Amino acid sequence: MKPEQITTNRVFWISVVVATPAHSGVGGPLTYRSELPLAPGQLVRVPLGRREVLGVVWELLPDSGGLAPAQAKAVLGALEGLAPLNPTWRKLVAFTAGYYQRSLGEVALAALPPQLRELSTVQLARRLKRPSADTSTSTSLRELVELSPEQAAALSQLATDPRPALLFGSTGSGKTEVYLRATAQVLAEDPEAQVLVMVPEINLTPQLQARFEERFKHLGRERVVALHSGLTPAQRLKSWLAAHAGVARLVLGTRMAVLASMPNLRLIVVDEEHDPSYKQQEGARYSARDLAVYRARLEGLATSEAASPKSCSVILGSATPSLESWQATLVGRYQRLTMHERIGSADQAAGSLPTVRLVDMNHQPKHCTLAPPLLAAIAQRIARGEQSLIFLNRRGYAPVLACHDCGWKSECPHCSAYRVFHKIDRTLRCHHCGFTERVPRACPSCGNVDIAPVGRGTERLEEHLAELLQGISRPDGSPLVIARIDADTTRLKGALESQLASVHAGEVDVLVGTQMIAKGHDFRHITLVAAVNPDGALFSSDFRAPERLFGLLMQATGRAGRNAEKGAQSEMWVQTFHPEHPLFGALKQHDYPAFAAQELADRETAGMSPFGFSALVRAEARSQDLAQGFLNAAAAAAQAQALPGHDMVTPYPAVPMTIQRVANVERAQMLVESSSRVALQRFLSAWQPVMAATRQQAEFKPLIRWAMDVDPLAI
DNA sequence: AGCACGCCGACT
DNA sequence: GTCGGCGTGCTC
Repeated sequence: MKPEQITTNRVFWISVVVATPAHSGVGGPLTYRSELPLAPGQLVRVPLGRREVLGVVWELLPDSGGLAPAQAKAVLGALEGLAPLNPTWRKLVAFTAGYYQRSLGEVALAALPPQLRELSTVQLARRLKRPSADTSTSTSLRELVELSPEQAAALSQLATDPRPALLFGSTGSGKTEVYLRATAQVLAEDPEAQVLVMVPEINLTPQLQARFEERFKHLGRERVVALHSGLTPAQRLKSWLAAHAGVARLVLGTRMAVLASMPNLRLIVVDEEHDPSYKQQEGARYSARDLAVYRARLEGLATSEAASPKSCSVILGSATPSLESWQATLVGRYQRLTMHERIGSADQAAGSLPTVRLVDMNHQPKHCTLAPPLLAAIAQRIARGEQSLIFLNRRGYAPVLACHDCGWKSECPHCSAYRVFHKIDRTLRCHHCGFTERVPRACPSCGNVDIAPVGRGTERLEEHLAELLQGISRPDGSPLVIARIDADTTRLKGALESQLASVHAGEVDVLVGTQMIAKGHDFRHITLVAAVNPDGALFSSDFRAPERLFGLLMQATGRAGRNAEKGAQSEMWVQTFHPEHPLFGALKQHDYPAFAAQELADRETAGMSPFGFSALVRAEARSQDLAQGFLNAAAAAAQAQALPGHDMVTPYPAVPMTIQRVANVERAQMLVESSSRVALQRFLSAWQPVMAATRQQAEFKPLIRWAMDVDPLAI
């Protein structure tokens, strides 16, 4: 019997969200017809143009709305066996789409595992049927280490104060143990409860996952899942399904996990909450940290109507919090839980932080990369059999290759940027569009064979160090080993792990690298950390650069001397032309609050976050004039129409982006500021259709795309 | 975003 | 003569 023979004539109207971007003209939900009653939150396959796509049922409609009934197409089918996404999830998606100015469908579909889009109903049914959760509960709870007084205090505070918590504690102060205990508490109280733990980088998930798995293995292996972009599509689907079904009690993930479906979410932990990678940098540019705070509130509200009211807590952890979170604790919006101590050793020396040494580069030989005193200190460590770690935030050999005769420079033909000289494979690589060429033998412009690298990247620093340290040997007389870790040496899967392992094993004396080695890795034998050239961040146009530098340097000091006996002699060296800068003063004292106070005062004067709010509108076109012209025209239209909130919002003229051209596309941006988050929000929402209308004007037809970035990381 | 339609340059 | 470049328009 064919399905249509058993269906009634009854027709249901529903709105469905599909993955169409906000700038496409069909940003909102689309109206479909269904023969079967469907529930909001259900996943459905629907026809869209000539394609068949996955959508989420958003609302049940009384009729076809404004749409002529004949224009509505019929839903092709629902993904059976999958519980509808709950109202809280849908509210979270709606908020995210509204706040970050994207379409509902873009946010909703991006939050689902990609494989769900390809799976047929039959395949899905098979996945769902698969035997889940070995419920083997090994009851052997391991003896737990005793908590420090600060940890105990933090936990009891967490249990009583419902506000979002900022767990402020340096590397080694035992934040992770607090996360673990808080998680255990929540899971023990409610047999259904789920916990979400987020970390900034995929690199950091395996370590944390191991620790959480070990602690919660009594729940059964399937109860702890990971959710990040490093998983295979099948693993990601599996984890997502486990979270959605409530089988997974603990989800560990990167920023994408904040939008995972977790019907019984009771605690969210955001580790290293200041980390910029919580801000998504393409598609819907949301801040996973901010959404975590919002989601926790939403989860609490959603269940307060239920018989037994439940709440969801949120813990943000950092040694150098974002100024936004810090300010929130100052005004009492968040509670602050402080942990000063370095734990893990009874030894007094272990508690002391490394000495910070500033090298005034004004008093060093001209153009030297490494100041002689620093070099001597490194040599001394090698002789003592200790390790050193040298930071330089620039990979490659030299940032630019130049001809001294005619002034030719290694510009990228497709971007307004220089291509970086990579000596190892003798290539010029554009770090923006990836365009790569062999290094020319002679200057392509004048034929001069004398073309030379200018400036220094990690690759060249490594080479330079090898020359400078020639003749220095280890205590046992064996030759020293210099290693480098950056995006180029860790491209292969597993490369980072094996390189880190050799550092841990003591095979390496000097480690050169970019900031990727500052994060999360605990190097016990390193007693010297040096930042070679951090000055760029002091006077950057990027207003968050000082904050990031301070965080990076603090984190780096945390790398040094976690070994008990060496702690007292550990040193952090900073080479700078501005040793009097207050940032370094605070760093010397390891005093984040002092740094924050001074930085917040600056921000307040300038009306910047967290005292003011901003958004960037970006446009891309074949010509810079067109991109800027579009933005300026759209701003003029907004002003002319007196959009809601316009009187409290300041749009600035469009300017080229810092990297003006990437892969032959010209990019422009416009800054929009307001002292009121609400006014900015209302203005942007109203502006969206005005932008779409501006785009329809004949002169702006060739525009490629435009998009908004709310609460941008950098301007 | 996809995807198709449509109109102009160098190739089997 | 076609293959294919991407400009333009549409998706309930």
